[in-house]
Amino acid sequence: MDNNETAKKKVVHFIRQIINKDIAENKKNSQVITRFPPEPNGYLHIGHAKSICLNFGLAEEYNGRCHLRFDDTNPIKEEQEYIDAIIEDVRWLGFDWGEHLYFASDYFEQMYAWAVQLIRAGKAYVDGLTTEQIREYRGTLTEPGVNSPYRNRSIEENLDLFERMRKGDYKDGEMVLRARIDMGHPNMNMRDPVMYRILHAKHPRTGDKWCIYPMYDWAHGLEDSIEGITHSICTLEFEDHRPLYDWFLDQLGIYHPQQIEFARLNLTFTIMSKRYLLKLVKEGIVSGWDDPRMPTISGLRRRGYTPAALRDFSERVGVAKRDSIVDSQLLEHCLREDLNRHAPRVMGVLNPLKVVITNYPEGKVEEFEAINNPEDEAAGVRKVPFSREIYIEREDFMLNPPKKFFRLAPGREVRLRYAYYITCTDVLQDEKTGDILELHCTYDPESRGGYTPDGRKVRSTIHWVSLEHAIDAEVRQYDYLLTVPDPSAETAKKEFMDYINPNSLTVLHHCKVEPSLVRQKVGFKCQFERKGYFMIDPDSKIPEGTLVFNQTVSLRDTWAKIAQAESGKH
RNA sequence: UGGGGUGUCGUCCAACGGCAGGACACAUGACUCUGGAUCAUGGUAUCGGGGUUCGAAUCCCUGCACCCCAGCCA
Repeated sequence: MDNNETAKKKVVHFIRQIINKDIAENKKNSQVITRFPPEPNGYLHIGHAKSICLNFGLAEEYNGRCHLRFDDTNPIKEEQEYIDAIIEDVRWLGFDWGEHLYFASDYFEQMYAWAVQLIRAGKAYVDGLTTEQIREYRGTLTEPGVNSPYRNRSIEENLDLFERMRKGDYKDGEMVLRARIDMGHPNMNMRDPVMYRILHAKHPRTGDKWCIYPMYDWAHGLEDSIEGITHSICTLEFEDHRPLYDWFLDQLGIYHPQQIEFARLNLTFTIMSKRYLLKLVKEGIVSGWDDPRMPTISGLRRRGYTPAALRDFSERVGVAKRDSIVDSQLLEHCLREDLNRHAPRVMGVLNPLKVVITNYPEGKVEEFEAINNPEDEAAGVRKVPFSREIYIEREDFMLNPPKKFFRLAPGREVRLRYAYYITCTDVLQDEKTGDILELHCTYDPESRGGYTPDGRKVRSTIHWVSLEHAIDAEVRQYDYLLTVPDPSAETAKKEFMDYINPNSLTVLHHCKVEPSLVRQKVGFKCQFERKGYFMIDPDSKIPEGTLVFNQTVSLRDTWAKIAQAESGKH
């Protein structure tokens, strides 16, 4: 963490308040031990990043520790690929769990013993009802449930049945172990919840050792207890599971961590549900979990996001209990702030328009010194070659410029960044279409380096790349995944798939970038001056093939706003 | 019409009986060899109705709205 980040005032949100109070009262040994407990059934997204930053951040802040624990209790959905990806993502975000890497599956034996303890205490029983029957017996939100006919089996019978469940005497779904609580409880979770189900499935870590697997409600508190977690932070939907979390721990009489719930992160113009993200991947709407449009950590990483930006964002969105949807522009702001300080500047032309500087000597090449990062003097300078033919951005020229357009136009003079002033003298157009093919300009030799002796001003400075020195590149530009900020707020009864933005990806070929970029590797982040921040994508074929850039985020564009406002007027 | 939660600028988060504040967004201006960055300025909010109090976003009563829960998912 750099100084800038730690210097920011941190809000004492309700979880910090709980911790402060605990410490003041010397509860929990005044310790802070948290955990991030992902289920390895998919890739992590930015919502998880918030949780990671919260849990690891709190531990860091209070000189405690945070465990990375895989909640691998459902072998049907979980895979080693996900375990590996999650480890990579958490590490990339900049967190370290030391030796505290755990797996729920490592506790299966202990959990089994505790289940036996509950059976012995008459607090759990083996039920032979079918899934459908269990659902029917559970009652509804407004009606109490009905006791299972198997609820009053003897302890001995339950012990025997449970052991046989483990041994594999039954098929999937034939038996379950249930807690014996209260079928009439107003909280559905307390109506004799299932503790173990039979799953003859190969587990990524335990293989075929087990055929019974613990349910979340049974397992999670035990995992927390075993690890001595002090503050078990989870999302709001687990709020009404807390009585059950507490019940199991109390019945067992073991160490009792405190579960605390906060609101999950939502972002405008995107989706956070693992189910939907999986759908996008499966249906090929995106190229994979790490598609730069995805809100997954791997997607953001490939897009060019930095861990520092994500950590800053996580702090800034705050921690509270009310449902909310954070403006994606806050995320972008955090990103730009970080990249502005750290990304070296280069010149790259996305939509090239050829310019011939008619009074510049043919064959002559000059090199101009360019500043690598005006925000960071230590970044130094580099040389950029200049010659008679260059490319400029098509957008930087208009045949009939509106009032507030300051860039190049017929007869108008602008500055070429770090080079010369040029004036447009001729426009070559396609006779049929009117398309602008090429510009002829003259330069003022007196303006070398970007200033003139007479001190005259130009309204605009534009970027450029020397034609003969330019490197060809592909640029991928991204837009939001969705066409609406919040699908759940839409009144039309549509599916989220109806709000998928068909234009979320634009691929630009034959972009022209300055030659210094040829030395860079995959993952290199830079700013194309006046355009935005870009990162070299792994799809690049370096050094011999195509260089592929992802547009991480555009620069703030005042002109675009003006132009939009103007066009809106007419 | 059971249970659990939540209502503060457009958005997110503060204020914990004492001047409703910050960030993002938006708008205007200054500056600028990036229409970037930076700086300055501005507008906009306590779900409704009662009550307690010198004083209420905060406490009480009442109503309303929204979210979550009926997986052998987590």
